[in-house]
Amino acid sequence: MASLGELERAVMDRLWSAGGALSAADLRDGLADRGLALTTVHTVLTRLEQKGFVVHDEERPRRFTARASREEHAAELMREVLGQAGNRQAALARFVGSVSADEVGMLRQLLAEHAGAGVDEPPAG
Amino acid sequence: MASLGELERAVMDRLWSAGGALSAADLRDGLADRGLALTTVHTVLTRLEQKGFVVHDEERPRRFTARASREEHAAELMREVLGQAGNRQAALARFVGSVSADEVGMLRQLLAEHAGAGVDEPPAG
DNA sequence: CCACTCTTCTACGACGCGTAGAAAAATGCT
DNA sequence: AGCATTTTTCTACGCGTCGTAGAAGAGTGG
Repeated sequence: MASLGELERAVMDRLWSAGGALSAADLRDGLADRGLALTTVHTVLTRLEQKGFVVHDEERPRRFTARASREEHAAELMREVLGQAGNRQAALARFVGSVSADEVGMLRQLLAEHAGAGVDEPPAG
Repeated sequence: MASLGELERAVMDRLWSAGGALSAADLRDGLADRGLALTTVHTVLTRLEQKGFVVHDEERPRRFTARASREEHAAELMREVLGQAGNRQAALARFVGSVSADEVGMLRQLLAEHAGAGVDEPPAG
């Protein structure tokens, strides 16, 4: 997955926070502290769209939306990183062993709720 | 955390697979298909060291080692990504909901084993 | 048709990365 | 010690990406 530059990230943050479609002008105003030209925002949006992080509304063509929520995006990245780890079990072990107790609790709860396929099966070789 | 370029990644892969310290010449030979000059490998190693992914042996100064194992590295990245997600619980939920059944099984087992342990990390290899 | 807005095209400077030559420093052989 | 070989450092170039934006084309309201 392509990664994000500084401004690209800032734009994505705005789009994620907005929770809906935004126009380039909206973005420029939201990022007013940067004093960006409208075309700059457009360029960034176009690049973001090429990279697949943003889609523009079919109905209202001047509106852009994040393709995935901030959390979906994070989950995708986490999966991608895990996929690159040679030994996924070892990587997950390191991960579980290093996140906060808080997050371990969240994981426990999520796994309990997740009960579906192979609930209490030990992982097959 | 800085990200890795194509060759940087290949070098890290070699270092991870080697499981021990390698010299620049070793790396060049291992990557012989690329036909790299020794200095190229050195430059990459130096940049990798600046980024903190590689350390060179104090005793034998021509030997380089990956600072963290492939799996530790993956776990670090996963933590970093999780940290950037606004709502960690939602991000973890997406993650758990999207990994394979295999991996869910691994997580269950790891969390079970993790039960007694506090927030201590396992000793790094 | 005009003024204004939105979009597309093009470009430039900075920086990262792949790449490596030149030179300096270390090592080793005789 | 002196010379050859290896190792390390310094410097640099070309290309792609990213932040940045002007110019121009296209659409819209009056």
